[in-house]
Amino acid sequence: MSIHPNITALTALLAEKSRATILAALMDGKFHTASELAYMATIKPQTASFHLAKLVENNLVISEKNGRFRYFRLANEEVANTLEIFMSISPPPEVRSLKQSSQLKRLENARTCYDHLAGRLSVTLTNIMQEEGYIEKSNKRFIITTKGEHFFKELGIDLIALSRKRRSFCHACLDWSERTHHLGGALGNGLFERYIELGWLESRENSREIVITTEGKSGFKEFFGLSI
Amino acid sequence: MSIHPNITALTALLAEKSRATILAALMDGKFHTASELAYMATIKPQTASFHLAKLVENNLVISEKNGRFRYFRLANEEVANTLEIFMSISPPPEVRSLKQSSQLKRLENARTCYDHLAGRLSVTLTNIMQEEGYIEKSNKRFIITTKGEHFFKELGIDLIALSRKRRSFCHACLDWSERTHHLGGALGNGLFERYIELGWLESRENSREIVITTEGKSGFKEFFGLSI
DNA sequence: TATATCATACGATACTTATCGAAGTATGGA
DNA sequence: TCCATACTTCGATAAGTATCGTATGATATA
Repeated sequence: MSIHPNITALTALLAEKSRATILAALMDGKFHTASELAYMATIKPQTASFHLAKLVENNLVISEKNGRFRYFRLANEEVANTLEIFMSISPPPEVRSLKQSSQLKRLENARTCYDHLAGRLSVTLTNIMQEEGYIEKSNKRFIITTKGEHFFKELGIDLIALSRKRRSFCHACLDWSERTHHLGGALGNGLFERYIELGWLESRENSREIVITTEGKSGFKEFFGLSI
Repeated sequence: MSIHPNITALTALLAEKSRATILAALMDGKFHTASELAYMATIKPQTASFHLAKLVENNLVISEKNGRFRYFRLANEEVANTLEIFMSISPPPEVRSLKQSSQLKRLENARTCYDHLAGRLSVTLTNIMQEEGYIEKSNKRFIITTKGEHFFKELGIDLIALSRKRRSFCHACLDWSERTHHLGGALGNGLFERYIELGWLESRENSREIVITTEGKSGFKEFFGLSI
């Protein structure tokens, strides 16, 4: 019997349709209630509770009690990244309806990955920031240049406050639909929340889909030179 | 129900201990017989046959009949890379014995990944080749410089013959133990076979372990300036 | 205080599947 | 021709587990 990393522990958790659906729903990095996740996976609350207990036990998910509700969230950004990697090497989903097809296109266009932006928009913005010399890629991280510090200040981002957060500051996050990297970490999160604050982007309820507003179109044009 | 890539299809295949062991054994890229794989996974031949049929059906493994033997191999290099990625994000194996511990160290030191070299030695050699300017990393591939062409020629590698092969020439392959990239593809395979041919490395039967010979030590010293 | 809602615990059930014995097929050698 | 070997197919079995009905505990609202 040969030695190999314990690959079955993690894969067994993902090999079940209901659990995979729950985890996919949690990929937005937000808290969700058990019944909400049960509805999404089209199973009864008891079954969802059963699965969630397993996910918590294996440190993929954490829970927080609030009154009679219990909120579930992915344990950390690393879990989200791991799941994105799994998705990037899995075969693409079967598209059954026209509705699904357009939904998938919008997902590829712009979506959340844990707590920051992902998809084509995120990759494009990351590329522009590299080309403009605001950030530089180094191994699996991005480094902010002096030029970049000005840029983010102008955009209304408080880099010092972000750097105080207890997490990787701006690592390169693998994008499963675009098969390349986008900006993650605290800066990725800060940028995303700023876009929302500015009204450039709007997130939809119970979906990772992100919509670019009219203000967003002119905003991205002005700051990034991006025509959408 | 939300849309997400079909993650369960692949993970379900890896979630089973016997199949995971079989796949790990096939990671050397060589052909193995069904009974050999059954022995490695400590299951009866019928059970191995059952699992191998599933793996072939899902295009992870291909088989070739030769007389009364049937040989199994990983379908292609992409499968091997995918498995390495899964291993890199899985928790490390439980070490039960001293024997296992030293075996694991040797595996981390030097092993085969499909049909080329992996582990610390491979990563070190790849780094040296980059530092010496023989190859340059570009996205997920390496590019051979003019200086590099000379080097590989001197080493006895026929680059033209290798480039004719129907596979990626020299892509960056993720190394699960070193958490960085090493040289894969046709060139990675060509280098590995040349090391064997020169007697620098020896591969062990039924294991991915690779042993560096005395000739190898002086060879790597002479050509790469590497002291082992 | 009574009631509705949310979540979990327990037990029963049905389904999946890994495993192996027995039998069958194909091949090579004596 | 007979037998040994390598592998597969089939059927039975046992183990694991996803699911849900019912019941219970906790909490908010009326």
